[in-house]
Amino acid sequence: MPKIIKDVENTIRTCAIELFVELSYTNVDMKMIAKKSGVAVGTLYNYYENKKELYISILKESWQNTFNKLDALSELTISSGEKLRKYISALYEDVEARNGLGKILINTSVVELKDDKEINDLKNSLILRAESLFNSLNKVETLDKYPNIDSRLAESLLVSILTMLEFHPNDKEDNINFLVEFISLSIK
Amino acid sequence: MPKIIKDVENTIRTCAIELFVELSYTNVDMKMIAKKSGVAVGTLYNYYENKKELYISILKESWQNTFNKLDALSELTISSGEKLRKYISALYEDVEARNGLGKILINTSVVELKDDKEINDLKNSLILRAESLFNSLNKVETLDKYPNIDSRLAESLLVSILTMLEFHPNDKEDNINFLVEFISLSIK
Amino acid sequence: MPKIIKDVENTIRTCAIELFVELSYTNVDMKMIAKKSGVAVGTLYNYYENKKELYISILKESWQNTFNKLDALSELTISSGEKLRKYISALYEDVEARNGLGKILINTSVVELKDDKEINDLKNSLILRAESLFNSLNKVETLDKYPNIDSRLAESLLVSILTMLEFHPNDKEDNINFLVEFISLSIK
Amino acid sequence: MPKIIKDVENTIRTCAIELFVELSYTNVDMKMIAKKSGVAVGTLYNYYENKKELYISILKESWQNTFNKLDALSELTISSGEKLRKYISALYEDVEARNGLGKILINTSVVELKDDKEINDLKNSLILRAESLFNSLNKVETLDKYPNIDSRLAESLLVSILTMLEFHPNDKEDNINFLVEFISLSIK
DNA sequence: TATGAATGAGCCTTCATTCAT
DNA sequence: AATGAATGAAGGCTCATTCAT
Repeated sequence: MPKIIKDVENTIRTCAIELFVELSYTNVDMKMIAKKSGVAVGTLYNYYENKKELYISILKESWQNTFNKLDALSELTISSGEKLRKYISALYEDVEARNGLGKILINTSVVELKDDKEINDLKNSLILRAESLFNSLNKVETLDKYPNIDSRLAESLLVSILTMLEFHPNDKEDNINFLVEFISLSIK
Repeated sequence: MPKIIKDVENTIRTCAIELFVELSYTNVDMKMIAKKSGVAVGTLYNYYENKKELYISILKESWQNTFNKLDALSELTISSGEKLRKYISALYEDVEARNGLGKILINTSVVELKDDKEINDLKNSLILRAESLFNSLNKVETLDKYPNIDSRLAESLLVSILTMLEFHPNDKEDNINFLVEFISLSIK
Repeated sequence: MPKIIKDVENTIRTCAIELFVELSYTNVDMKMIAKKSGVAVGTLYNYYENKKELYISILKESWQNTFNKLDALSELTISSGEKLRKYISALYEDVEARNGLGKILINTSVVELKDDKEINDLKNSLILRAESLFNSLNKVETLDKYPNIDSRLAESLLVSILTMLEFHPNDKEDNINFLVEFISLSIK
Repeated sequence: MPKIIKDVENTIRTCAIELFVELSYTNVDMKMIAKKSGVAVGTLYNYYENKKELYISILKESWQNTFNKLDALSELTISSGEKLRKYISALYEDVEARNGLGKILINTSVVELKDDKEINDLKNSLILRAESLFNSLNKVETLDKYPNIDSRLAESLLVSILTMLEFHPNDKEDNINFLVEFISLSIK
């Protein structure tokens, strides 16, 4: 007795995100996703080849949203200080909303996912964006001499965002302000 | 059939570390550890109550080593700049040597470990140490007004170390130099 | 690879009963039940949470059948002598049919099951029924003065049934006759 | 560094009995016995071939004690009523003292032990003794016509003793009195 | 296309027994 | 004779995936 489900795929994605965010990849099983989505386990496999595919697909979409926002910000012609703040805020809020999904960036402890090309592409995409932000800014001299300085700053910024969220989850404003000021120190 | 094995516990620990570093907690199983150690599975359980105990025991010892080094550095009466550099270098090298084991700090997605008291104590110990370093330094004014500024700087430093290692694993010198200069920007 | 199997649950129950009867709880393992049932181990866990659940479920159903028969007998308006005989016969036959499953009554040396509420409820249910039979009969004076006389008689009857089955498994008629006469001695 | 232990074997036996009585065969492991006895596991195997041997050896000795008492009672020239009472009391008390060890009689759910010759010999020895008691007594006519009447009475008596102990562990006096009167009903 | 029962390899853990010391 | 670490088969249970309906 197949249920008539509107937008099955959408439902699945929404439910899966919630579960992955809350419990992380390893601790979510297909039965959970099926149950929460109101579909049968088999149905999940009509839409995705396997658990990994489902996860990556969600991950990609989720980050793509963020990428779009960041790209829009890049276009803006505003002061570098303001751009930095907007960038950090946007990132912070998106990572906050997707919680665990963001951690993939700095930690892929799941062997199955560790060497996955798509996930690494995602990582690189994100870093590249942050990098190009720094690229458009003038770094202070003490830093500017180091190779890959933009990457390094980009990477540090990203993990610091994650960390502020992890350790001070309820101090959004302070977190963002701190990050802005902290990172600004490296900008001329 | 019982073999007599020299230094079993040490062998087990060494092999287990290597595996946990390479594959993380979830992806290592007791059979693997036994095989790599050249002992029977049951033998592991002569030394550790269960997998979690073994893991935590290794983790603790590993970090304790680092803590001892950092504590020794704290005692030194040297300039703040130099202390910062020594601190960062020491941390960098230890984390590098233990690779993945350090990630526990910013990511414990393994449900079994997430709420473990001993692991959280470890986290806090590390952060506290980095924090007290910053506590003894004068922060620039733009940062000093934020609450928990020492924690925030400590946390950012720690994850940045991990990140440099992750993304530029072969540029140790540059990584350390960058980290020192970058963090120094926040110090008066 | 999934087979579609008719009446899986029934098959499982039937096979499990046979095994539990023959080998008792401890000596039956899930693999055995699966094999005998012609299903995979995982399938057992689709029907029962764990081994204990499966066992108790079977035990309950098995005894419930007996309880129903005994309750029907209770309603009958026949002479006490006849009622006693019918009661004993019914019990004897049911216990005979389920063999070892009956032993739970007087022996639960399996730590896992010893303090299980459901099993104790079952025990009490059975004893209560036998007790209420004796309650409706007049005991000889020499016995009537002892406290809990109905319980004691009920318990003795029940274990004697088990014992006749254990030691004289092929003498059903004699066993029942003996039990009836033996117990009748306590009735006025 | 072998410890000097006096009467090692005795210590082992005493400790093992206590454990078997409390926890039953399956739930006692060799390590427990060794620990409680203050010897190494290997030492147990110097005295007994394996767990089963140890168990049976203890069981035999324990019952032999009882057998001796019963045999002594048999020699007594006292009234049948008194003999019955003494017999029941002696059995009751010994079974009470050895608790679980007595259950072997009516239930051997451990596959390993079920078909063991020595255990069955023990069973038969006990029943034979009780049987010969009844043999020397005159049964009431209603029972006397059944085959194996002495065995049946003996078996019923034995399990009733166990059952009284199981269900009314704190009513020793009532239990014995009830058993005496109950069994006496079958005696002319 | 949706269903969900069936699958079974794989994981953690236990424990009777062995044997080098 | 005593030791106790080492052994490894075995058991309970999980979960990604399959496929008959």
